[in-house]
Amino acid sequence: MAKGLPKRSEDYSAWYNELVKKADLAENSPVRGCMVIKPYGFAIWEKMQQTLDKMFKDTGHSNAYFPLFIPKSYLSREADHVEGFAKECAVVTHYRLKNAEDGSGVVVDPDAKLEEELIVRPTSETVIWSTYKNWIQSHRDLPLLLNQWANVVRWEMRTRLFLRTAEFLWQEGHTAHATKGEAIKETETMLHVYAKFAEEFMSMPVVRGVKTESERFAGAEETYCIEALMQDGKALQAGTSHFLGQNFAKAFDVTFSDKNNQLQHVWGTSWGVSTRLMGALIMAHSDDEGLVLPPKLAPIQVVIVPIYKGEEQLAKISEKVAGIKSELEARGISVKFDDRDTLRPGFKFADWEMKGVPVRVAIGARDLENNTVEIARRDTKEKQSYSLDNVESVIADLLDQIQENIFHKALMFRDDNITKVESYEEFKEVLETKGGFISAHWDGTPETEEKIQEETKATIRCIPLENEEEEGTCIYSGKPSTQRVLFAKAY
RNA sequence: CGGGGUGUAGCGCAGCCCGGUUAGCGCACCUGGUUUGGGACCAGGGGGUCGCAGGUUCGAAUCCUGCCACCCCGACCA
Repeated sequence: MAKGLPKRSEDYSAWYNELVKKADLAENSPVRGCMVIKPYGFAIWEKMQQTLDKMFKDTGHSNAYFPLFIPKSYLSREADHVEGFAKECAVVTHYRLKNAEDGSGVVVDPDAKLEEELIVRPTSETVIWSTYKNWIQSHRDLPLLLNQWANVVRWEMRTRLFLRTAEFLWQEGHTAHATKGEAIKETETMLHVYAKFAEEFMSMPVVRGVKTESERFAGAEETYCIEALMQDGKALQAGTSHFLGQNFAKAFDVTFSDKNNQLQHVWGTSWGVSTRLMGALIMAHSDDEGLVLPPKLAPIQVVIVPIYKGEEQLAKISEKVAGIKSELEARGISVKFDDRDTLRPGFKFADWEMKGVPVRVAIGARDLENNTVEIARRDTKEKQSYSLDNVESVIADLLDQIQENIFHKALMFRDDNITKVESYEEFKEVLETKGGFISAHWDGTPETEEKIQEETKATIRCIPLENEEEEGTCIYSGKPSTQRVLFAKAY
């Protein structure tokens, strides 16, 4: 089972990989680039799903499901879109296998070749817009606000558990609107839903911003994003919300009659977050002892470890624990009583720490005598004895404190790692020594952005929404600039 | 697709340079016992076509040739 982790500060990448495995979240599958999400990891994802799903419904959306396969021709309808995705698509060419004549196993039946190849969806804009064409005729059909929970496949060359896998789970919202303004408003609304989720539930501060032209989603007019900072100083794009303009409506001929009986193309948006959020969650809070989960997303919020000698003591402790457990559960707190009798307490402590359970309660014979329990919090690793009398409210408060504390800690770290620079020299220096976000003036051209990326590997993560106008000169070209943008090395 | 590396038990590795009995270690696993307030200990046990194919040799995990797979670093990306 779980045993030591590499030091986070020494080899971040090794630390991350080991943590994912030892916290029992996921592992590599036999298929290259794909991932097996294990029950504990999936339980965290399910908490994320439930929370997000409710937020989507609260903002007027419904769920639906569209097919996994996309006819190849659909993908070529929107020029920018195909440009952006074609290179990394998995393609289905046949529909049948047969036994090899030499008995060596099964082979693809050459007679079963598809007339038109099918693409395994890398994203669903094309199937969905071709369906929307049939669903939308009138302004009365709008807005159409749908979301789907699905898997998608992008044949990435290099993969990392949760952060980049060939197949990943996500949610993709696709909406159609009568006006440009309404579509932009939707794009912004969903960006703020994501930001709220990241900050309130994941305890992970994010910068809300828009992408530059070169980082924009293929086929979008504007890409809004939330960007988070990981503990190694690299940025992670945690969610995107795209204003699609009328691009897909035009490509798929989706029109409606407006109130004046004028035929118009509809305005679209799409937005998504993926299992990559799991990677973000891990890298935002975890330490050398393992995962640190925000209480609101922890599948197990409280674990109770009995410390006993013999059956009799265990029976007494179990009785006491049953009371505590049911009272906590009545408050909506999820509790695990770890009474596995083949493992020692020390092992269990380490194991649950690795898994990031926010609060641990230890109760032994000594506690029964004194009417106490020992409570340990995962975020600070502080341990303290409490009277059993009001233990439920102590724990409930503690969970709130932990949620708040890890957000605060991550926020301090993030803010300490946004550095303003005035020159390219300073830019490179900060990038090398400190990392994090670098706030700098940029002349607004893709050429400069590309040069900087080539020379330093840093990209423009976003132009923050709350940016102040500020006269300055581009750190690279020296041309005039009106605002700062955020650069960083990114995942 | 370029550059580097690794394939030996479920996992992590040693052995290979310099060929030689039944291929070894740690973890995990099984059995029994003692333990249990921070990752237990003792004893016993099971598990391997040494990545694949060919070659050299009396003899190959070890030497040679070819192939395959995977990992890391780049280009691509949520």
